[in-house]
Formats: sequence, C-alpha cells, structure tokens
Amino acid sequence: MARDIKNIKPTEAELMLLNVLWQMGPATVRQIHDVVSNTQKTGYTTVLKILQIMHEKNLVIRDESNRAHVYAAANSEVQTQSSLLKDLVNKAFGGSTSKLVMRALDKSTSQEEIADIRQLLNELEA
Amino acid sequence: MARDIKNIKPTEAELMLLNVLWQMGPATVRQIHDVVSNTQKTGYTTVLKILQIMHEKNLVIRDESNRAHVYAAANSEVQTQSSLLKDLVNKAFGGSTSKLVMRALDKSTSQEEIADIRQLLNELEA
DNA sequence: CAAGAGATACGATAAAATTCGTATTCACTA
DNA sequence: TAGTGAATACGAATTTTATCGTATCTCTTG
Repeated sequence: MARDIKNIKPTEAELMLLNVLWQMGPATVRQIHDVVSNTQKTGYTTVLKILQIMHEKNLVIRDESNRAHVYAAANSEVQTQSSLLKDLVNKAFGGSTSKLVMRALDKSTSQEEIADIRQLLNELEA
Repeated sequence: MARDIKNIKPTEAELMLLNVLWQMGPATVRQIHDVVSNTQKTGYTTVLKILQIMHEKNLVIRDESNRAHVYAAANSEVQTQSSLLKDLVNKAFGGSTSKLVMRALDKSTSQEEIADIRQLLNELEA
C-alpha cells in the first residue's frame, strides 16, 4: 500500500498552505508566499518546494498551462477537517467521537456556541 | 524558549505508548512492550528508546530505584487530550472550538451520545 | 533577438522520528 | 565467584519534514 492516492494527513507546514488555499482559492506560489510571509519568515523556494511535495502526495492539484503554475487544494476544507478529526479520535480518544466532543467543550464555551451546538443536535435527531 | 518543560506534543509513536501507560499505570519497558507487541511488530529496544526520548522531553517520568526502570505518563490523559484538541483547533479550525465540535458531530452520532452532550451543555450553562 | 525578470527544478542540508543492533552493566544462582 | 539472563545505554541507519541556494528555463520587451 505504502502511499495511497488519497487521505494523506498533511503536515503542519502543509496545513498552513492549505489554509491559505482554502481562503484564497487557486493561487500561484507567489500569491501564496505573499500571504504566508505576513506571519511567517518562510522563503519563497521553501513554499514552492512544499507545494511541489504536496503535489506528489496529491494534496494539491496544479494547473501548469501558464508560466506560473496555479495551485489548488485537492480536498475541501471540510473533508480535511473531518479526516484530521477522525485521526485524532482514533489515536487519542479510543475511537469515541463523543468523548472528543465532551473534552473540547469547557467553561470557555460561549452561550452562543452552546446554542449553535444545541441547534445541530436537534437537527441530527430529526 | 526552544523546548520548555511542558506542553510538548507527543508524536504518534509516543502517543501509542502513552495510551498504554494511561491504561496500565506505571510500568516497566518489558510490560509496555508486551502490550504493544500484541498489535505492533515493534522491537523491545525501539520501545525502550522511545521511552528514553520521552523522558528527555518530560513526557514521562521514571523511577530508577529498581533495576528495571518504571515509567509513568507525566501528564494525565485528560490534559493531553485537551492539549491535542487545542492544537488542532488552532491549526485546522481557525481557533473555533465550536466549529470543531460541529464538524465532529454527524449522522453517525447515536441518540445516547447526543443525550450525553446535551447534558454537558446544560451543565456548562449553569 | 538578446537580456533580464521571474518562474520552476534540482539537490543539499539539518533536525526530528523511528528503528534496531551491539555493547555494557547488574543481579542472581549454581 | 563465575556465568547467564535481563536490563539499560549507545550509536548508527533510515525516513520524513523543512529549509534554502543555485541552476535552469522562459516569457516579455527594448
């Protein structure tokens, strides 16, 4: 099996770039780097290299028809979030999603958030 | 700052060993390896080495008073779960815990789990 | 069409994670 | 007390991540 086509867990650096892509939509290395360099001191070729590796892993797709390749996330933010959560549930919560949820909620949860979650629970029951 | 005393994120292999320690309580390398080797093909010295590294990182403490050192998790399972969740919330959910919770809940959530979570929400509000 | 700006490709480096073999140490027993 | 079994320590090899310098390629424009 080794490295299957999909469902590869992105690393931290990769996830950072995916966040940019989800926010901006398809973008060139230059555009991505411009955004990233606001908060990170990462070099241009570093961003390029990581995107190339992500392309090999099928974490991103790219359009090579123009001089500057245009990258886009291969999977949606929602898909990736679900996949990361599933992974964490299995590795740290014995496979129990409700344990994870209950651990995530604490005193800092606002009334508004509680209301939102209640709403979702109602919908799930229906 | 570099490597502070606490709050170091365990790697996958480390988390696996921590799970064993939380389940068994303090244990020797031999005991830990016996459990791990039920599901993994990991060698004895591999487990030993990882525990030694975890000791350097303060992820475990150890009692060296006997020939076979006795290892124990430095942080509780709950603390570690919270820390891992916080990390994931920041890296993949823009810091929003409620987004994470709502993503975690889906159609597969049982009535019982929903009830448990409702109960917790009620307590949080009080 | 030649030159320069700007893009990708390639390869090297370093740190972290994982794995394990071998050396060494220690305690018990025959 | 010498030897054996079991434990730790040490260090090497491999893979993955992350980072970047340099080489190369390719438009565009003067």
